Amino acid sequence: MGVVRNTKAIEELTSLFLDDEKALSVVEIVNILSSKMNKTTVYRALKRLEDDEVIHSFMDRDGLKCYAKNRNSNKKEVHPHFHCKSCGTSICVPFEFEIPKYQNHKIESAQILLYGECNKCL
Amino acid sequence: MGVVRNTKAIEELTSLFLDDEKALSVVEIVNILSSKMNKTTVYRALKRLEDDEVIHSFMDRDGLKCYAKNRNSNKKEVHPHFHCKSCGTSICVPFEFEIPKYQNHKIESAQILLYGECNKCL
DNA sequence: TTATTTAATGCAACTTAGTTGCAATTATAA
DNA sequence: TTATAATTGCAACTAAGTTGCATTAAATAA
Repeated sequence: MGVVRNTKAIEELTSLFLDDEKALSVVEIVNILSSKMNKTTVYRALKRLEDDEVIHSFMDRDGLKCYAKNRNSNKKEVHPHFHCKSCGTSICVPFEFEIPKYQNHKIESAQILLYGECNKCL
Repeated sequence: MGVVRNTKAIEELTSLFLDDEKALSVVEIVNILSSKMNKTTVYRALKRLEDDEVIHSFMDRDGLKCYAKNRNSNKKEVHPHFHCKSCGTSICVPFEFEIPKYQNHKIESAQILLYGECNKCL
């Protein structure tokens, strides 16, 4: 069960995810909202928004959880994320990959993380 | 600079990576070797082995660092890792994927993480 | 509108992966 | 064997993320 009540925390958080491409790390989000709410609230509200598939998450190369807005996407497909080693920012890459199959494994989701240097840093 | 001296820690660690497929999380490795060496030594020796490309690492879905043996692979290609949500173990999947290109981004490495249930757990 | 219910929040304390500084140890080359 | 610098152990630390609980505030019923 995700969002049940329309609270100030949910409003503030959804307003951070207007851009289709830009991902935000939890650390960034907690900092941006530090004067407005507690970090525990941030973590819990992000979880609710993810449960409702308003946003999705992935781990960047440093093991830091990042969130970005969901597009209306096929569940059998995934888009990669790009993590810039120079500026540290991550983005959703607008490619669609089909989730591969593997022997008798049940694959429920897949993440593709690209790592390098973004156009701005180059 | 990676491994310079052939120490007991390096020996113990390399002996854990005999299998081509099985990945071990840092937590598992630290536990396995807890009676033989300090966790700081484990972290530092793993880093050296990775620098020397004896092993490679990836983040599992929980943001836990995992290591596995390197095969002789083309640097332009990557293999996915599969993380089982039931037993928590991760493996290297013997598929080769070509690292995609993206606009004017410099992509240096890529990670593909598959998540689901492994053959043993199903 | 007011009362009731329970989801959501704040806070403090906690857990755990991973790091750092430094003194002690040990592999290697001379 | 000795000198050196890489490696290790230890303790203390950092930081992401979690938990329990009392309090607050949405949503619904009265």
